[in-house]
Amino acid sequence: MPTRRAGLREEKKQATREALRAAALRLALERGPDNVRVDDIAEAAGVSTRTYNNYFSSREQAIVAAVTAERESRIAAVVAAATDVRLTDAVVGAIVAQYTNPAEHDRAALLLITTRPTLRDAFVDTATAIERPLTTAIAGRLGDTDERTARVLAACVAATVRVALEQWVQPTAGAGGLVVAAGSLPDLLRRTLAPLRPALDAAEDQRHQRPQR
Amino acid sequence: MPTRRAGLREEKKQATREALRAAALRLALERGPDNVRVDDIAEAAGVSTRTYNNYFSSREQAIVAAVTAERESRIAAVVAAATDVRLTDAVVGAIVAQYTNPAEHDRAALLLITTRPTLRDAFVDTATAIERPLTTAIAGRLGDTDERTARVLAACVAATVRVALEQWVQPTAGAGGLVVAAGSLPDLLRRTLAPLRPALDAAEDQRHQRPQR
DNA sequence: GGTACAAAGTGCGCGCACGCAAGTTTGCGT
DNA sequence: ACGCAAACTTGCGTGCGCGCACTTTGTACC
Repeated sequence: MPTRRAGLREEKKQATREALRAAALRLALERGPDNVRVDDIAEAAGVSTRTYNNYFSSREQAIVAAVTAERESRIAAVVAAATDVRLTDAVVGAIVAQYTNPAEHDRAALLLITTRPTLRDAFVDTATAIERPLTTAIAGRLGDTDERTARVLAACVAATVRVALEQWVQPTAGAGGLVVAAGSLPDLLRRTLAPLRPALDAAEDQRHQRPQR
Repeated sequence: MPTRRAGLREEKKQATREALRAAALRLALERGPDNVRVDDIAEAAGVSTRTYNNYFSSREQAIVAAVTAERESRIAAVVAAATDVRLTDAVVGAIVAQYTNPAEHDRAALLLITTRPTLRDAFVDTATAIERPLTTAIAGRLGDTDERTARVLAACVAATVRVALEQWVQPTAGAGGLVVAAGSLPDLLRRTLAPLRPALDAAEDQRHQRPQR
């Protein structure tokens, strides 16, 4: 039978993952991201190159992960827990909260990421990671009657967050119109997520119309 | 001044692109996708390997492109043209129409794609390609007053289509519940897009409330 | 016609992602 | 305490994506 709960195993895994994250970011900051070979990261973390690739499927991913951390699962947890407010507000609130950096780990890291195009892309792509955990969280609130709806809404939220992040990291010397000053990320997230609210509300209301399947 | 309209140039470009698509698919069908090297595709299309990589950034992309073709831009065109129906219906209709394969180019190709995991992923990812053209189409209908809303909606539509395609290509021996028989893709698309309708409707209605900025 | 410039094609070289088949560690059953 | 199976790591080999510098091809302007 496959081992279900393994303590030390999982612990070690997270340790090396963390070590890799940290090493990647540190080296990238020290020498600039173009002067960091994958071998260096692996070596700094004390594992083989091959093992490194078992954890991250690209160099950028490792660097960005140091800043992203476990943001996704925390968002999902908050959404699942905040049953006292509407689904819409729970989702928006959770996302805004998690992307509001109280004492941003490393402003230098953010600067680095937003500068280099490939890192920007990797950073923006992290938004898609919230899709899976968010699906289960939303499904729980909707009562699992319609798994598909939950998946769709989660995917849309993830896509929207991605749009917001894209806009946030842009230098954007816009063409004709006045370029909106970047402003704070929380505000941007709220405004970007706004068009999605009707869909979330509708899904939640429908759930009440037919509580049991 | 940079040349704006170039005839022969663009023509040749599309020709080689098409040649690469065709070669990729043909070879993949003949020998199985694992026995096709990028060099083979390039050679069959009569260009260098490097040029091949100027058109497609992965082997899978080239193979899948043969079936996907220019689906995205056609969707956008239909959405922009169908001003006599509501935005929601225009979008859903256009997508369903373009994904309804009247005489599917190659059933063998589809079989191949849905079989191999890496090809499945590449196929599913093509859905994201509709985002950009769809953004401009929706923005045109909403009156460009809110570019951001258009981007968000387009991103959500793309994400939702991706979810639908994911579900469609799954063998899905589900765990507990009864496994939904795959059914026809058009139906699946309609049902998957359904939860998104409120958001599209709301955006369109708001446009009427404040025609000018 | 010729000329000057941008855009597409090409060869080279370098890391990098990942499949595979070992070797090593962890944890469970008895 | 012992052994075994699953999980994790590692080295090797291969193909691939792409930056760079250079050549070729199409286009515009004279």
